[in-house]
Amino acid sequence: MTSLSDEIEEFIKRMLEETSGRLEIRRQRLAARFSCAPSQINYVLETRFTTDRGYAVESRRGGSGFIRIIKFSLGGPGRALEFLSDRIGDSVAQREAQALIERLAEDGCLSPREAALMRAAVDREALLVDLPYRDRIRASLLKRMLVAVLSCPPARGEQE
Amino acid sequence: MTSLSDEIEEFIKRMLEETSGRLEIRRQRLAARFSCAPSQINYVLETRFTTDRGYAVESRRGGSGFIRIIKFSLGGPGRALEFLSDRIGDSVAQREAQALIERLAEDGCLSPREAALMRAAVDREALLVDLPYRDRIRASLLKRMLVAVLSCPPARGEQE
DNA sequence: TAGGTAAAGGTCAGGGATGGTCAAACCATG
DNA sequence: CATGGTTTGACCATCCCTGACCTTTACCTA
Repeated sequence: MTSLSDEIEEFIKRMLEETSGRLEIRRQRLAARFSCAPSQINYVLETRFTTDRGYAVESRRGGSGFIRIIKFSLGGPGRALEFLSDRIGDSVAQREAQALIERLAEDGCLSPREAALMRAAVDREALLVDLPYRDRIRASLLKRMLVAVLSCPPARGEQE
Repeated sequence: MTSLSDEIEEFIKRMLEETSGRLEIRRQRLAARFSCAPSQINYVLETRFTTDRGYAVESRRGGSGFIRIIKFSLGGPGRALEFLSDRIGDSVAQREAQALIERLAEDGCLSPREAALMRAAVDREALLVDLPYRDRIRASLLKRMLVAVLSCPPARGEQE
């Protein structure tokens, strides 16, 4: 069930944790380690280490080239709210919504239960209506839920 | 008479018991095992593994795709969930929803943040559509959020 | 300094492998 | 024989992975 891309993603994330969010790799070396085409690495980076998910990827070609991966933190609930309200427009696809929720959870702005709750709410099955209205309702819900939860003090012993 | 769908249902449920409520399958493999069309599997999932019955189904397409089936324990805090999913019909007014959330919060089944989150979600302003659809969406949201949150273990130092 | 070369990484289209959807056919039951 | 749950097949959407070809950079050599 777990694809090569998933494995590479996990590998990179583990490395990132050990290096406190900043990492430089050689594309070819990594590809060799997983016995795959070098472009596979790009695929993984493009699909899993996107800006939405809080990563920045830079690179340099040529001799002594590299790929640098940086994980950004949202910097606490206050900033998160500010950041997110800019990003969410009048319409949001399920994928985007889930990426945002995932990121907030990883950053400790949401408890696992809060994240589960929000994931359930933005699921297309829950919204019952067709596009394009569904995406509008999702955007509305997401914004309101975020404001509600992020401006409410976390329970003791939770997020920080 | 037991239909093929019934057999597949039984099979999946047995598997779920052996794997403590979480299971990943290949649609094609399962279809092959029962010598039926792959879409038969979807039919079984749609008709028998619904949210109302306490199941969640996720999936991924493409290479190394899968279908994941999760069984929620309906015997959460005070067996509230079992009671509630019966009690919430296809349509719920904002007033009822809020009363329900309030009640759960007072009973300690929901943290203040979780309650705030849910209140925001069932607010008529958030749902954007007119009656009677609004009340339907609210019912759907409410049930799904409750299943999600109540079958997720509470954080330490929270609810009890 | 100019030019060449080797050594990175980037792009993109395409093929294969899954699962999803939907309408029509099928069939058991009252 | 009407109804509603089953079952199927045709067609669609998504995801993974690769290989051929392109661009950029460092460094060496004349």
